Amino acid sequence: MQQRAVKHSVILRLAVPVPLRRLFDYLPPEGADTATLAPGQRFEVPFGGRRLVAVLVDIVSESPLAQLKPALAQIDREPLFDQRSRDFLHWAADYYQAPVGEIYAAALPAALRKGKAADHWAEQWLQLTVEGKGLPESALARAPKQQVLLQLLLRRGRLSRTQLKTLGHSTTIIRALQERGLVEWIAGPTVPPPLPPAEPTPPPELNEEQRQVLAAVATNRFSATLLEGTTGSGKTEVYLRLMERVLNEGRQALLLVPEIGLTPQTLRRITARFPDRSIAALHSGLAEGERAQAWLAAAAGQADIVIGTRSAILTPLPRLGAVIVDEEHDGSFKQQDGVRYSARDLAVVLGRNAAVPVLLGSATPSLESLHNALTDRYQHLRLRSRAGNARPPQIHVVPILGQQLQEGFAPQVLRHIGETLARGEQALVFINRRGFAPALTCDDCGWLADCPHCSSKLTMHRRQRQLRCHHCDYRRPLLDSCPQCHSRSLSALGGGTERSEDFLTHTFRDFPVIRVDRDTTASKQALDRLLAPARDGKPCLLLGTQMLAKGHHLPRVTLVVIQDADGGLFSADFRAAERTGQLLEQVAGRAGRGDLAGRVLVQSRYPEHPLLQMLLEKGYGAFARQLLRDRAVAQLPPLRAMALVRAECEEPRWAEEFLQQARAHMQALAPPSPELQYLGPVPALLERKSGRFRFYVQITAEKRGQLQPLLARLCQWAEGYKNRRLRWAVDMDAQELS
DNA sequence: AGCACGCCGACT
DNA sequence: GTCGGCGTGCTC
Repeated sequence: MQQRAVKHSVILRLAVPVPLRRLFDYLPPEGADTATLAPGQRFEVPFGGRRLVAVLVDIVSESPLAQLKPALAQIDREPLFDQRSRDFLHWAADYYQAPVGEIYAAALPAALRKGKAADHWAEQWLQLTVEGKGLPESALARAPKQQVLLQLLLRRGRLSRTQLKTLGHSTTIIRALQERGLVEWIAGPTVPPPLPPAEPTPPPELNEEQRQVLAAVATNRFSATLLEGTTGSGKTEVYLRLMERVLNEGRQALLLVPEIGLTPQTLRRITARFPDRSIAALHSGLAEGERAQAWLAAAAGQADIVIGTRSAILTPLPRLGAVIVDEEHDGSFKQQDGVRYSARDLAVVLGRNAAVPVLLGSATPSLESLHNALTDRYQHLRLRSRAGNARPPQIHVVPILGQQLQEGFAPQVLRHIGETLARGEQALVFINRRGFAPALTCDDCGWLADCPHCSSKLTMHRRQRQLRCHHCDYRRPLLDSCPQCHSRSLSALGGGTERSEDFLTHTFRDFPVIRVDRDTTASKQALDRLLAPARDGKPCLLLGTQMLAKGHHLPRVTLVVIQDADGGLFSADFRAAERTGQLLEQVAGRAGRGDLAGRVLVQSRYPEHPLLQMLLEKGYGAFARQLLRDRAVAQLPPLRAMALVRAECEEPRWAEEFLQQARAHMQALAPPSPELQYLGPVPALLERKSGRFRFYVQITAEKRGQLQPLLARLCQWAEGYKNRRLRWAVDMDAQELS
């Protein structure tokens, strides 16, 4: 069909949230004042029979289309995304082969994505005038109510109208202070209400290593730094000092944390350190409105500190001064569906664009970051000494092959737990499997309970009397007889946290057993509450999954037991060993953080396995370097760039056929060579999930620049692919082969 | 993705 | 007679 380009004075080029890799042109809304138009504003647009919220990307005067529809409404007066943020998001869309509209949608909090007005959250703030700030806390002794408010403002900086209302300060009192010229109202987006009041904490003394690290990170230019610091070596203090410097320069600090890392404890520590700064926390636990408030405060440059999980990297930060990624190796920084970006990798890109330092911290760096550090792309700094008198824990392997185990525990391990508790200390047992048992079988006919939608076994949850699939939402009541042969003799195979909890509670009946996993810990607050007795220092036995591995300061834990270290040693996923090593090291780091010596017992069927030996004897650093050598030999990331083209479908042949064609298509553009290699289609590690069969083609390249044009062409082709029941996706720098 | 439009089977 | 199944075309 022939189309003539049309000329208009003003055409809006918009990023519409649809999975199409192009922009859409519209005329300005009826009666709009074109002088107020600016990229970064949201518009409501008619789009194929529905109304969508799109972001203005460009204003042009010509469109390739003959007929344009006018947008329905301009939502924002002021742009939500500044130029740098837009450039960054477009770069990300390009790199991850994602539709621009979907990147903008991922960057926006739900309320704004749906088109809610931004000024909906504008709020009035009460703050002290210069004169007010000069008063001592003892001033206004004759007006006690005014004095209380004055003291509060002296301590907290400013308070919103909502906060003042909650705290019960009447408008009369406020007006009285206002008439004295001590306080004033300012307008601004709302920062979430403060956490339970925190006592300001004075910064601790830095040690020599910490000083060196801080001296090596300049705040006036881009640098990427891997900060490798063992548990308890004071990484957080380095983060806080870097943030302090940035704040003193009048800029914003962005701190990215793993999904389960944003605990009230973490937030409290930061508010206690910066009591007069506005802090915006962005995480999934917030209500829609709260999240929009925090986001707007960040995007307007009003929040000084922004702490968030993965998606916080997409938030515009007009005064950005530094990006810190804590636990940079954590898998939750990579989005696993939709736009499959890595917040850690994007942090480095953002830092470069904004000319600010990026600090990646971990006790167990990812091989990606370690490789960048070893090849001088990143600065490599270390913190070796543990704070205080704490000494590194002693690690022992307990061979369990041929041992008489009790519910998965070797007798000597149980003895050690008993002795630890008897001494009045705490023990931590790590089991990387939740539920009662990972499988249920019939003793007579061998039937196994498996998921009707996935290629996996159902996990038995005895407390809830349920069988559950851990890959989809399938649940069914627990059976008491075999559906195949009706035998009543069913056995739970293997063990998870629930089973161990029963056993350990029974065995150590004089001590509390605290189980921490997704089933006992519905919220972050619940976790905090659950761990409260442990923080009190009373002898107890902690038991749980990886939720226990991260960040909680538990100084009375002197014994850590890792029930099964073998999981990742023989996996088909080439990253499994890396993840196991990180997990073991993190868990082991829980032992002996106070002045008590720690001991770690690692149960294994293969105590001689070279990787396990390397990890336990030489530590994570040597282990990771060995893995890097293995990856070089196997031509795998991070020594090569890798992308997956994924496809899933209820009909497995269709997914395979799509991928075969995809591979042929790419090979026609760029034939296989030592620089560019293809593999597949192969089934994903979890071949069927939620009723769909999953396959992928893997492409590895010597340089990532070789992948980009190839994948761009592939997406063009795939967008025209006719099979509607098939889902496909490009996963650049894929982290999971599952 | 999601919503129209279109063409074939069992229901008030 | 129509309500509704899902194949396919398109979205400025």
